[in-house]
Amino acid sequence: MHSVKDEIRRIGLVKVSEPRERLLRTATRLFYEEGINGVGVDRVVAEAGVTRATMYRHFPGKEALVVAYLEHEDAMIRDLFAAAADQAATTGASPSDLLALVIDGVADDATRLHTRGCPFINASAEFPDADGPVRAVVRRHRDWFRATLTELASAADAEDPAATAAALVLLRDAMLVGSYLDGGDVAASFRSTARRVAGLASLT
Amino acid sequence: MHSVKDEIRRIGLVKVSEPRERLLRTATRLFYEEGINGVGVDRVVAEAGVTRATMYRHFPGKEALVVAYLEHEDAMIRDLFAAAADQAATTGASPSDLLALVIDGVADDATRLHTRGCPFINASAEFPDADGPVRAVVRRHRDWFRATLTELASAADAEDPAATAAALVLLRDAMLVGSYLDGGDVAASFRSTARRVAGLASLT
DNA sequence: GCAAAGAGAACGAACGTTCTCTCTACATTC
DNA sequence: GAATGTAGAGAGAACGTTCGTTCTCTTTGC
Repeated sequence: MHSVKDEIRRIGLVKVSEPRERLLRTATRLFYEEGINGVGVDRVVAEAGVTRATMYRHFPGKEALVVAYLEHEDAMIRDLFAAAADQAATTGASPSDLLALVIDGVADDATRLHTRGCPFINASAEFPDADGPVRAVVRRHRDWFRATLTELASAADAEDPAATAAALVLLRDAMLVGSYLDGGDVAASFRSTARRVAGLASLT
Repeated sequence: MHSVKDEIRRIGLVKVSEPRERLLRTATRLFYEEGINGVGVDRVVAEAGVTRATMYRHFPGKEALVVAYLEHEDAMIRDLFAAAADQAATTGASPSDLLALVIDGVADDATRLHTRGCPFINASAEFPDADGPVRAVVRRHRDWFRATLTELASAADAEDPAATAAALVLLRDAMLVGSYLDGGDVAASFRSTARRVAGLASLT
């Protein structure tokens, strides 16, 4: 006998989301848009269409859900970098072109997806314990981000790869914060400034 | 008959703080260091040595206390600017010198007092309602900050005062975030970069 | 048959807020 | 100068709500 889910799957309309998926997606949306401490577990499970028991079956507690949320954000940015690298590889782009691609991707991400600041900066405002698991994810993310940019800058023959990466991290932080609190098209000035500090042609 | 407070006052050891003062000072410390939503009213009144009733006599509610906290932060930065202006006036410093003084003051403030990020950025992470009173304070502060820097840059004969001010705001945001999350001496690079974008001599 | 999910009650704790009661400080009045 | 009135602060109980978490029970899917 076929279930409703089977039927949906068979028709191929939509893939039925597993509870964990829905939980993570809902938590990502709510935590980012309304702050972590401002959103209770009840809200998350209700909007995810899941019961509390199911949530605690997948996550030991709320903090684990927060960590999963941040790791999901981290994975998305890594995907962005990977996509840029793929595109550069297939089109035979130079390391400088790849750096430009990454800069464009980051700017695009900020204007389309992350209009309420940086998830990691925001989470750090709510989690003062520097030794806690949440801040550990933030640290890992930022370390990876900086290290990756250093590699890219190095491959693109930047004069001082570490300094270039530091400047790009700085610019991205400021762009995310600025576009959230001040509005306006900060992404455009980010792109031009980032290209300049990266030693790229500032055409566009 | 003399009370304990009278005695303390008479001896002149310490000036007894008014409850409102203690509340605001305690709230400022706790909200900044542990996040706003993470600190309950009980914590604030307990550490301020004040009863709940007294708090609600001075503030309509917690949100009013948050607003007062941010306005206090705002006032401190304005004082910093005023002090720099006074110093410049008494020493007959040029507008460029004043701009340099302000940059130094901001850098010094970030290294000594604000090592846990920007109070306004952090508060905005916890208060998603852009139309609420908290975000209104943030907006006022940032508008004033930008406008004042524009004036200073204009007086210092910067090429593009508005762009210079925007760059300085950006740099300050990034310094505060960076020193909190990444550690290290971000203030030094802030000073040199800020002086450069402000068109000042970059000799330390 | 068994693991996973739904449904919902229940827990103690903490939240923001309001209340009553007492005491002290200080200005007004006799 | 002593008595009195009043506003402000201390002490603490209590409100209803929400928090994060755990529980039992039933239903579903493979």
